[in-house]
Amino acid sequence: MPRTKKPLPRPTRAELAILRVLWDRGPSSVREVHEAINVGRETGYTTVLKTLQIMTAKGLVIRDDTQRTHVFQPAAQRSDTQRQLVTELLDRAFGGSAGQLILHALETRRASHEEMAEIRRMLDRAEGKKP
Amino acid sequence: MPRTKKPLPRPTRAELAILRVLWDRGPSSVREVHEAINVGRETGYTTVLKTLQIMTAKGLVIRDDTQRTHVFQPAAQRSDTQRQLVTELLDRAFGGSAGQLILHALETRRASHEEMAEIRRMLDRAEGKKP
DNA sequence: CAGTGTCTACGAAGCCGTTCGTAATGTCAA
DNA sequence: TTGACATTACGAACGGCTTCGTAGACACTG
Repeated sequence: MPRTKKPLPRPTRAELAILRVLWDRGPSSVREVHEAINVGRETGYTTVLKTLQIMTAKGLVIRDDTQRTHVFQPAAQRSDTQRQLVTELLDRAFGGSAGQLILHALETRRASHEEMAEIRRMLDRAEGKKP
Repeated sequence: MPRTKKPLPRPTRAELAILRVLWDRGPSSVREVHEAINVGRETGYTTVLKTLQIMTAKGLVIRDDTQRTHVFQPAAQRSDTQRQLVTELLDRAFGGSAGQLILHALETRRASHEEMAEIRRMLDRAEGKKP
């Protein structure tokens, strides 16, 4: 047994912002993350560094420190983290019912045509199969 | 001008739990909220009281203190708060695109038939109108 | 009135997240 | 080697959230 399943903690706001950079850019140094984040934000370099150190301790990111400049990458896939966050919001604010959440999301923002088609397919699968 | 628009702050975890009780039960005393929350939880009476006092200061709830036992009610509708939370999650984790969030929600939880029908209607409205 | 119970008010502690200043370490060029 | 620069490590401060203990105000009963 090389590894017991340990669920990753829910990333905080600042941590999620960093994860999004890593998901978009791929493995990155502190400097690269810092520059990517400071488009519109205003955060110090050591703040990003410190947060990445904390995230490493939490297991949210994986650090390659074989070179002097460490390189970080996400420990979880974007979609898994998204699922985690959706599940949490569902429980905390929607009593676990997905329908209301989806309606609000559709109301608020537009989805792409491909996404809408995909949503219809999922609705068909969930509803149409056994009427 | 009796009142300038001041957007309510996003409720925290404990605050949201209390709001859900108030939305479900209607105007309630501290004791009623406390009893409703302590199904499965274990929170002290004064903890609930203190949180409600803070929520009053924030404007999240409205307090009727004409009687000795104060009565609290939500300042915002459930649906407005839900929309606020969905919007926030959309921006923080989904780059503002509703489609991915909806797909995750559909994957994770089942929606009711009425809700699914409503979702289809919204998809029709959003997609069919301008092909 | 005295006692008992309920309620609100207040302060403080503990934890977590965020931020940053400073120190220590490593790198490279002149 | 020395100096300049980049990078990591560490500690501390600050604020927000959550929790609760204690005190004070009020009400009712006998």
